[in-house]
Amino acid sequence: MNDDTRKAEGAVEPAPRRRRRGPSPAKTAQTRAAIVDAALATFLRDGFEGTRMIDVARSAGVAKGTIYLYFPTKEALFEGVLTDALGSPLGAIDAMPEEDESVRAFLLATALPILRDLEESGKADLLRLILREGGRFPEIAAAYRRIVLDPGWREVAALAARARARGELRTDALERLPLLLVAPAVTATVWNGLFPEEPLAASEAFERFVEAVFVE
Amino acid sequence: MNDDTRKAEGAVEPAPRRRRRGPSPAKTAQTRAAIVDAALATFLRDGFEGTRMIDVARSAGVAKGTIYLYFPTKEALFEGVLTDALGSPLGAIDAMPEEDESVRAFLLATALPILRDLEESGKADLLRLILREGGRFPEIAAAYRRIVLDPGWREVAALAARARARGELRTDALERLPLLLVAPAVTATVWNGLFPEEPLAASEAFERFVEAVFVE
Amino acid sequence: MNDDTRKAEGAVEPAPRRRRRGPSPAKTAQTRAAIVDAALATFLRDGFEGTRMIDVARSAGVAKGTIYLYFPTKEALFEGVLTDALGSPLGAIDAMPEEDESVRAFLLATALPILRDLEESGKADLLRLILREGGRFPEIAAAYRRIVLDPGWREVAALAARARARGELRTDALERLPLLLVAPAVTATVWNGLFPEEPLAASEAFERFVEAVFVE
Amino acid sequence: MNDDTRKAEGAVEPAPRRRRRGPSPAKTAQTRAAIVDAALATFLRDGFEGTRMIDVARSAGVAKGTIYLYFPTKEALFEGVLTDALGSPLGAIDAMPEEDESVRAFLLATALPILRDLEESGKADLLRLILREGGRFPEIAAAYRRIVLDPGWREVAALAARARARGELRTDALERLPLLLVAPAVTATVWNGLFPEEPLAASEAFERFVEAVFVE
DNA sequence: CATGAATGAGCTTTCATTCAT
DNA sequence: TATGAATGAAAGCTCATTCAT
Repeated sequence: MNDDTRKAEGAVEPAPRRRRRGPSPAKTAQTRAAIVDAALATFLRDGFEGTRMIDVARSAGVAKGTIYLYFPTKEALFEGVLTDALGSPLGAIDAMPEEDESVRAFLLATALPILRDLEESGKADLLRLILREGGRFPEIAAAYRRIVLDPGWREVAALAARARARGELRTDALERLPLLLVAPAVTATVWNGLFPEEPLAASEAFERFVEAVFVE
Repeated sequence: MNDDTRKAEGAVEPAPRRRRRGPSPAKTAQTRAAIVDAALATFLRDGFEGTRMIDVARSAGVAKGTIYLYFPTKEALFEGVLTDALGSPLGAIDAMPEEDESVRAFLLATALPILRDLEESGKADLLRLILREGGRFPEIAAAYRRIVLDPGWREVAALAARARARGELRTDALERLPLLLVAPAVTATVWNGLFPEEPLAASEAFERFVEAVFVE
Repeated sequence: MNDDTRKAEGAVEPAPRRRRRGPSPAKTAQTRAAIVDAALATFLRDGFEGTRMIDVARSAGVAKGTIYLYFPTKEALFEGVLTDALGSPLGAIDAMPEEDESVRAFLLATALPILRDLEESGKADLLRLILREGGRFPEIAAAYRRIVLDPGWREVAALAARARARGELRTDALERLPLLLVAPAVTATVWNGLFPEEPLAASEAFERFVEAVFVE
Repeated sequence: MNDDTRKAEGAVEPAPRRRRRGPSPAKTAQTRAAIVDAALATFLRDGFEGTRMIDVARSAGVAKGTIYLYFPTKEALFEGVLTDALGSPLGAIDAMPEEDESVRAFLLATALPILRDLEESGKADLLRLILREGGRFPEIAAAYRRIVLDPGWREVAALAARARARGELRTDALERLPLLLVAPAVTATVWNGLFPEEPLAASEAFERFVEAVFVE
């Protein structure tokens, strides 16, 4: 609805294209970054409804009105910040197993470190926020799907096909429903949102699942 | 879906213990039930923040103030109503397989019908609501766990042990992490909250999972 | 946009149709009246933009939110209050001259008292407010026209025809453009809005105009 | 419509009194003129409250802050611009009728073209704006009176005296209340502000009025 | 018990004005 | 002189909660 990237490209002052009066682009990018950071943290902590613009402003060290110079509404702030935060396909499983490596071993070697870091890295919070508010923000749900889920599905499907060809899998379940592979980690993450006192390691859930499904 | 007769003990006026002035206990129970039903439906549809007391009141056919005679705050209404609505362990898997029945066959026979009915019955909405708001309402999360999850876990663990003994399972994953069994259905339900345009059948996710994990 | 007359009909408690709980209709009508009165006075004094809801509330002795129980927006309040305030055709010139009375004498006898009272009665303020804001509130302009202007036009046209028949007027100007008859008083009222220090009597402007146009 | 060269004295750089650094006086005058023009158009279109400084700035092609180098506040901008825009006495009736010309003929010949052009020329908008906001800006009302009204009054009074001497007028109404002569056109202009769908020609109102009052 | 008018803190958003550059 | 990012005091409106009837 607004171009939130007005002049943030390059954020680190690549070389001012034209001389201007007034505040430098670097200053602007800094402000924008402060707002985005503060907003992300606040939304992650308090959810959409629970977040008040004044909190974001204070946390970013700017005045209330300043936020509206970068995002026209609270909704736009939410969508802009979250869409930005999506980043890369769940941690970039863009590799493929070696020729003679079992898919099972590859999965454990590749995915476990990412999943172990899930809560620490804040990605778990992001996931939970999207699950909570995604229904009311189709744009965000769609972006999440486009950026994170769909690439992940393709990856999983390819691995699953390879695994079945190698005799590691007995059914085509994972090929037809790649979501199954992430279900354990997702569910563990959801669990952690409900019962933070007794956290469940997403990595462990994933590991047990792989062990149960993939023949060694 | 919920028993609204908590304190009416029989709901149809079994025998007024003492004569009183004013509305009969039955009338009271009726009013309470109307509020609880209306509140549940509204919370399920609009979420906690999205629900306004006046909507509940109108939908229940009572005045705003009346709600406060039964629940002191909106939070209390939410907790009371949701806790009531929890009902039974995910659909009552209180049976056990026949002596010679495979656990796999039993699971499919028992759970699939329930899962097929998940969206229709409204249980999917309930699950999503609890996942969304559970973090801010520990009471509800705890009740859900006590009433639905923990019994389910025990059930699953027992079945898993039996399955492993029968050679249907190769690992003890499900015994140690019973959550794995419901992860596919939970994740599918979460998915349906995000992408209602392209719904995923929880039953199918469960079925594929069982086929992939349980040796026939 | 809302029915602002929800239960104000009868404002003086004609006989409560049905017994109700809660506040009496009389109380309600009283509150509504207080709001309407306060709003009218404030709008008259400060104009639409210059009026703050909190001022109306304080002046009416109610809380801010109370106004919104009766009018959904500031616009609706303005329109509702002003439309209500319009009342009758500029003071009800619903009589006609005696058979042998000159139109000129009739006009002076009938209209002058009303015009002399124009500033005192507050009608001048109302006129000025409508002239100021009418452009942005077509509803109000239209209502003013329907209730005040058009009836007045018809009256004037009839009188002008009679006057011309009697030889009091030399042209059909007033019949074709009845607005001409009120132009002096309107312009004087506008003047008074601009230069309150040197007020001009609308009645005098009218009188001079009649003397100049009507042959004795 | 306004002379934007108030302090540029010649606008095209007549001879810089002293050498200065930075922009030339001509540049300054140009900037000022752009602001004044943009502000006038915007005020005319949106009224005082409806006009935002950013709109004026954008329309003038300058930055918001630049306006404040020329006018300390929005009020000052309004007053400055409007006072500038007043220009000349209602269109310059600075002539007098020929010796043997009737005042009536002179008025129609002189004023009608101006009045026919009233809406097109934007003078009608200016009049309406001053009528609307004049109450809150005494300076503007006073300036309008000084520049436009009072000269007009004197003119009208002189013409009216001449007309009465020639037997064209039967009363001294116009001499004592020159405002009467403009009342039809003013009222028609006000009408056009309220009911733009059914415009009334100020020229026609004036013409009818003259015909009705001036003996041929 | 039930009502619903009344309350007012709290929220988002706007925009005239300032000032570092 | 000129810029435009930043400010923050309002302002309109909402809605959980209260309480006189």
